[in-house]
Amino acid sequence: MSDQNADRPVGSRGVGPNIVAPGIWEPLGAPGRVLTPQESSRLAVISSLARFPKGGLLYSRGDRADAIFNLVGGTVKAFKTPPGGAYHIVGFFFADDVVGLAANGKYVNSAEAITNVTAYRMPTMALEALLRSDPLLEFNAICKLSHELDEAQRHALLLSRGRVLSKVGLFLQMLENSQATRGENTEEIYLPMTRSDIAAYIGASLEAVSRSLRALSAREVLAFRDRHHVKILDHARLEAIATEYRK
Amino acid sequence: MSDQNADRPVGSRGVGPNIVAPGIWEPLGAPGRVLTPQESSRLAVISSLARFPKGGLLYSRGDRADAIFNLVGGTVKAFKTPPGGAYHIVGFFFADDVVGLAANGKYVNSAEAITNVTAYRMPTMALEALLRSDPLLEFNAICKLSHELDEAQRHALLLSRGRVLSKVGLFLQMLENSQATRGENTEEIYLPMTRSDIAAYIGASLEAVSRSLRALSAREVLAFRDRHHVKILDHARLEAIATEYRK
DNA sequence: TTCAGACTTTGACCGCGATCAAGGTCCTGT
DNA sequence: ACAGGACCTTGATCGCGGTCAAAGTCTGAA
Repeated sequence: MSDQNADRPVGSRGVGPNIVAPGIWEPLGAPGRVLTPQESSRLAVISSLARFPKGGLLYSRGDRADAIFNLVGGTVKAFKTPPGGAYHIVGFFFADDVVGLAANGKYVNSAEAITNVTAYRMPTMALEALLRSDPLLEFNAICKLSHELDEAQRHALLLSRGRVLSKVGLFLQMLENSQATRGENTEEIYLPMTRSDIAAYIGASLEAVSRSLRALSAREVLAFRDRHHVKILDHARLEAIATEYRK
Repeated sequence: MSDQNADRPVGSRGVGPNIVAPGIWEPLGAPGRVLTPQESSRLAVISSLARFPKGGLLYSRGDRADAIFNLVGGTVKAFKTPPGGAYHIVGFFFADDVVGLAANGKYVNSAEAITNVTAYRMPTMALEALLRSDPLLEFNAICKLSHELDEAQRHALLLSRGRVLSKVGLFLQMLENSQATRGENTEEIYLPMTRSDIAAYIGASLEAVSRSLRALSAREVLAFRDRHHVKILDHARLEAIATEYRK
């Protein structure tokens, strides 16, 4: 599966002394920088389990940011609705991802459950206090944020792509990657979001997304089991499609 | 390029996601959260002044990230060159911005001086050590990073816009904003970057950028003094253009 | 000052994908 | 099981903007 995007350091498995991957408390991907059980439990102590039904809002943009959420199960989309009526999805989040980042004490975007969701909710006050008292924990948070930032830039790259077909290809690779780093089976890719959501994420119309998906299916690069489950038949071809950027 | 005034406004904003890390000198996201002179001096102690000529590279993607840079004067662009030959600019940075984001110990993008640049260079090793020993400093870094993330999402929003005209309008507003928060005069907007750079940032062709700029000029929304200096004549109209997103 | 190279502007062409529209499929609640 | 709504597919049309091309302008070095 190749790195979908050469901007990602090749051989990430590596030794870098830095940065972690998803989830503050259970950094998958980053051998070395792991929280001690003690630290994890300190986090657990200020957390409470919360459930959201499909379609439920975790928080809205502009609200006082009084908690952040560590997803346990389900899928969440974070979005913005700029003036003018546009609707833009800034990210999809899965188990072990953390959502609810804020600036100036307010959430900078809104988050909605795409499927039923369970998550640990931790009050920012308690979290802040905890962070201040634990430099290592704080450092992990910084690593996590850097990673997010890198991710955001990758998203921007996706948006700047030319053809919709490329974007869709890249998107699928991202999902596959995401599943892989979460340790899930990548035989089949799970698409909990609607075509419309995908469109709002990659910057295209839902019709164009639909057409692209079907085109890939017709060319036998993909095979759909149903609307929300795809198998990648030809990784090489998908890679080629995703990286050709001509408009 | 200028003079740096000794006392700076709270809050410096770059256009685009500011890469990295510890934005230290002035934590923007948190009004009131300012470093003590003592802390500033501790940072100063590990810094050294560096100069880069126009066109010079501060660092390249993939290099071992052994320092981050706090800009004093001049303009820097951070970019990625994904496979396929595309070229995408991730952000523009000005005085007081910090560049040099890394993941896994390597820079995730490259940075080039658009004008002559002077910057404080801080070795990451020393910085890390400092952060670990100073929770407040670390906390400030987190605030800064959150803000950067927000900024990155705003960039993504810009890229997802429909019309090129809107993107250009939005870009100009961002620049104006950036100048304003930096405490500079906003009578006139300074565009140190080339049309081609703007295009690579907003996701369009340089010709389209050129045309949009001229169109705005023709409609008397803008007035160019020369290629790199514009005045916004009609803010309301620019706003309207920037927020209309139909494609 | 002059010249070369880099940057910008302008023009013409045309294809991709947004939009509008309509029909089909899935899924949820009753 | 059924109905209604949400979601998806497919078709047709059309304009924005990417691409190619060429001329104009600015800048820096000699």
